[in-house]
Amino acid sequence: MRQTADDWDTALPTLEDVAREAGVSTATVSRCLNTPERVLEETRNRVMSVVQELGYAPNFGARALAAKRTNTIGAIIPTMENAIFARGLQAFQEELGLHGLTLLVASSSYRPDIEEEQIRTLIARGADALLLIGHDRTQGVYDFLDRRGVPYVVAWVYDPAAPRISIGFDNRAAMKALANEVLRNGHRRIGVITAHVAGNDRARERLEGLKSAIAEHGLDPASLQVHETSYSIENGAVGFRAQMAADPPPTAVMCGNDVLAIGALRMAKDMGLDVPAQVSITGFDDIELAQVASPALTTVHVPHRAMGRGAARLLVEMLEGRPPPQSTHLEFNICLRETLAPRTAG
Amino acid sequence: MRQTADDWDTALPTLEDVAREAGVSTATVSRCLNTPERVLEETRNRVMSVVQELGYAPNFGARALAAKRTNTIGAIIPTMENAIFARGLQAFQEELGLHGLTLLVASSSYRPDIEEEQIRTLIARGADALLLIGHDRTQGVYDFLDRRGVPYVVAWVYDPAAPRISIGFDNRAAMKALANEVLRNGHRRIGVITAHVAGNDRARERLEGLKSAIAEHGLDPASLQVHETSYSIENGAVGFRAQMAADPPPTAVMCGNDVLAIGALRMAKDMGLDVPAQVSITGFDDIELAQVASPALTTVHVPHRAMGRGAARLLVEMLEGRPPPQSTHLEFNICLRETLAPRTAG
DNA sequence: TCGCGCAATGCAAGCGCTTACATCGCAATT
DNA sequence: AATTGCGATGTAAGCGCTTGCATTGCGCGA
Repeated sequence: MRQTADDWDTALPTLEDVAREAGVSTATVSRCLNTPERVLEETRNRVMSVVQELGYAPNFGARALAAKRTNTIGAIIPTMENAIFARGLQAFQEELGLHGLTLLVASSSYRPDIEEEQIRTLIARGADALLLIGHDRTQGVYDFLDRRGVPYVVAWVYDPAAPRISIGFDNRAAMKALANEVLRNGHRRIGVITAHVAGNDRARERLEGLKSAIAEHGLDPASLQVHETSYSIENGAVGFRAQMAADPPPTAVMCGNDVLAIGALRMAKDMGLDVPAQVSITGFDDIELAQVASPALTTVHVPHRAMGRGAARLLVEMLEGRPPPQSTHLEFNICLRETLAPRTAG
Repeated sequence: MRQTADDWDTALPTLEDVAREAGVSTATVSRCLNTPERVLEETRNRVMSVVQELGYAPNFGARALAAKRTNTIGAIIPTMENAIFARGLQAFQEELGLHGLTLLVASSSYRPDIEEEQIRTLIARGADALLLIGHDRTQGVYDFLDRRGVPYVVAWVYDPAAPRISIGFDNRAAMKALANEVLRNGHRRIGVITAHVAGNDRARERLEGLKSAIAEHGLDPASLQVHETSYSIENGAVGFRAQMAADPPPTAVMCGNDVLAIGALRMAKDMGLDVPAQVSITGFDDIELAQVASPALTTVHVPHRAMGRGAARLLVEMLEGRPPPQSTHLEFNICLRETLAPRTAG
């Protein structure tokens, strides 16, 4: 039995060991650790020094079981490889850290089935709350979360009509604003390279915004050449080539994000096309690549860090049991750089 | 009392609820979930259908407490914002997922004190094992980990002499190889922009490799202009300007990573300097930016994904209690692109 | 036919902590 | 001086699950 052991015993010290050594009850030790202000300073000092001496650290499982919380927050993002999510996640984690919370991460590769599985996994791993990207998912997932009373916020989108707390910007308005710039530059044949819109409301909203801008300029949205693919530089390049194969080719190609746009840019260069003199290209997100690319990419700047930080704050509020916070609306920003120019001949 | 409840009761179902409903003991339900092959198929089917029906999901804390493991792996990386770590982490997480493990993440912002705190935090959050970047940390940290019997692997470095299991490449040899290319191009006045080397063995090794190449070419390593800063595009730009302010200025500037190099490249452009005609620039890592930059960056390619995946595999082996695996050595690759050219006048 | 071994299942003891409630002692109040 | 109130601390009941060991029942060999 452990009780008889002298310091020989290799097992990790428990609360009880500390209590015995300090001559107090386990309750007092627990209080020293969790609500120090409720313990006499003298007692606390004695206990803490024993904690030090023994190298005691609380057992996670036991704590989670007894306290019914893990102080762990889950996040399911499409991928960490896109700088926008990495950056948002970094800010999210930093803010969580400020509140004593730790981040549990999973990525879905933009696949709804994997995402659902990951959501269940993170909950099974004890996440107290969740960060989700976008609204698109089955009702079953939301029911599951609600049933279990798990708080969550939806980020990267803002839709006041949605019955969920969210933080983000208006993807539709952003793309519409960018499209208006393109149209103002005289472009009428516009190609689009977008992510698959199924299960991706951000992509869908952007496309909608584009169509609506076009419609308002008296053009037929159906005339839009839409190339649907998945996010990668390579796919951006392939998509661009496909777009330019049309006859006549578009005079501007708008991409669903910067990664695709960078691929398009590279392909344009490979094809010997002058950007923006012969063809304009736009992106979305404003990742570092966008500024560094040459010519620098015209795109829309999205407040990734602010979204991550804000999402963390919302979650913290919800966990503290305060009245449910409001969804937060953030601003985007059109970045006119060098890849958009007035239509010339074509 | 829960017992009397009909489905009205809002509390989550427990193992006991399932057991009662299925007419078996809790032990059997537990076995159905954890070691299904030890339960008669008929029984198992009955139990599983009750599990479905009730929407039962095991309580994480209880499970962790009883089983003494959480199936959660912690990773502490300098930052998620650098694509190299994001990519490695993504691969790491994917591989973990294959083995039913979940990822717990923290970032240290390259600060040893924060890193140590994060290590303790992740352990307190129940991480079964840890992924660490680089060897540099206090003995106290390693003692702590060993005391608690937590397996860990050190990644991003490979040093067969180190008394720890690691997976990575030889930073020193890589930088040395790149420096040899620079020297072969006739450069003799070389500037260096590096990350702070304190607490960062990767940076230190790279610098050492560079010095050793220089020494082998009969030059004095002390003559090297070293600019130490922290990783960011902006700092790369500032560092480059500082380097070029020397009289005479270097004919080649070697950067500790691609992020710094991109900054240097931008500054060169701003200063009206032609790269590589007037000054050569090199990076390290081979992130996407490197290929997309213009001119494309000469750098060394590091197998980030392979490191992440490999690290996960090592950890899995260790967790399964097999004999401690060997450290793994991966290859780097010099990528000669467009920013390195023979020294001209200067 | 009887006993044995083994597979399937049940029993129940924790795992280490938190926390509601009980207890104690002391200072302030009457 | 007796009573009350309150802050500090102790007592002990779980939290929901895993798992070593006990029990049961069945097929098989002798």
